[in-house]
Amino acid sequence: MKSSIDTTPPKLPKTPKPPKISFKAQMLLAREDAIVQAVNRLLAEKGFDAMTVDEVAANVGIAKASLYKHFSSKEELAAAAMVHIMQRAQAFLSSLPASDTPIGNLRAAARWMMALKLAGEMPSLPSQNSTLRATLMGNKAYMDGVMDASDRLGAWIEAAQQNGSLNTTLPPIAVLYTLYARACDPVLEFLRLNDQLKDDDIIDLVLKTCFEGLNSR
Amino acid sequence: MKSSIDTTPPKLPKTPKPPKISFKAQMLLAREDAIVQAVNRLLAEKGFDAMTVDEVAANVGIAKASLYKHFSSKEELAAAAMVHIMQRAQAFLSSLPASDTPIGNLRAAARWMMALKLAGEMPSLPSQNSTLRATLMGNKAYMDGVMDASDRLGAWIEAAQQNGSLNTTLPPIAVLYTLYARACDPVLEFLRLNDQLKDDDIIDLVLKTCFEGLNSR
DNA sequence: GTCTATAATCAGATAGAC
DNA sequence: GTCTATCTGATTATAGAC
Repeated sequence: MKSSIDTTPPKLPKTPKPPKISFKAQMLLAREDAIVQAVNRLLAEKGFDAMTVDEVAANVGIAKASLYKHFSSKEELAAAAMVHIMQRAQAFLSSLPASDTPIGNLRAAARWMMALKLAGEMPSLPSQNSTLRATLMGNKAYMDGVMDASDRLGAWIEAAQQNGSLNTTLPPIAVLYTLYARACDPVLEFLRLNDQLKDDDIIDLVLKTCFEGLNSR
Repeated sequence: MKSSIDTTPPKLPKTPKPPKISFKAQMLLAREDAIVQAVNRLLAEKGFDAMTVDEVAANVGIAKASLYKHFSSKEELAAAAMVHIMQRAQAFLSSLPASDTPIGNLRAAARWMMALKLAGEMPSLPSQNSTLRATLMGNKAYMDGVMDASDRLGAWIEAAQQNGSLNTTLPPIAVLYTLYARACDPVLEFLRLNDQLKDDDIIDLVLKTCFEGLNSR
């Protein structure tokens, strides 16, 4: 079963490793970043089911087979996009000034998610697809990102409840889920379609509804 | 093309038309109702994209080709399920006692939608699918149902704002969309997965979050 | 690693006998 | 109207040359 052709690369004299490999790796990462950006946009536009791998390849400008050299399945493509958005989330949360109040940080986080959604940069995945869920659960980078974000938000939630700014009768986990749900709130699109509100006004409106409630105060 | 066997029913003396035709029509409607129920359940379980026409046929217990004698496309199947759920919604809204307050009726409507979702009886459709949207928009029964429900809810929203129980700084359309969004709120499923809350407690929690807001009062 | 070409599968829809 | 069998097209994934 051994090939008769020697595929061993010729031993080169002495250029140890860092520069050349780093350059090639950078090219690779740049291309993969382009792929992830295309996937992210398509996931935001059409969702996972409607997005096709052909579309992704066409958007990136490479052949479909080349995509599969970088990512082994459509699910892996989606997972890469989710890892990317979680990294952006972590960066944003880190950028929030420690001087702000816990409730202020929570509002800022919700606002950030909604702005991303309205900007068409928030990937949306079906929560029922089991093979997709399995891929995500098995992706350490993604799970770490979720954990990290949840820890930060969870700390603010507890602090906000302790200083009396957040409703103390709500379990922290319910508050956390309610905030996460702003990333896929259909009210955002509906308001954009039916009203002639500007995006910032839509966000203000939904943010007010979320934090102040429908009831009169 | 005429069959050699006479399948014409023997002319009976004098029973003009209603009973026999009505019987056949009733059989037809009964079968179509079975189809709609299967579609409704599958749409609630897996969503439109993941639901296959083969599954629907298998659930009903008929051949796929027979399905297409009743409904001309997968989109029409989904539309029939939506018409059905809108009829249930109209029936529920009509059943609300006129003695209750407007805000009480709005809360009851939100509660009803969430209960249906947790019971696996609320069909969920992708809001981006354009051909599906076109089918729904072209379905008079569905559109009439949406209009009717929106009119009823809209009247309560206005009344609740006038009597000071509902936040008057929110546009009525935003309130309406916020209520509708409870029918597909992912927080419901998430709470069911992570907490060991009973369904009724989950509904109370989300209802409180929706009407009272995250902020402390 | 990138490409073209193709395999393999699956799902929506239809043909035609009964 | 219901069935079996099939068509058609779309989509995920891969083979193999360069």
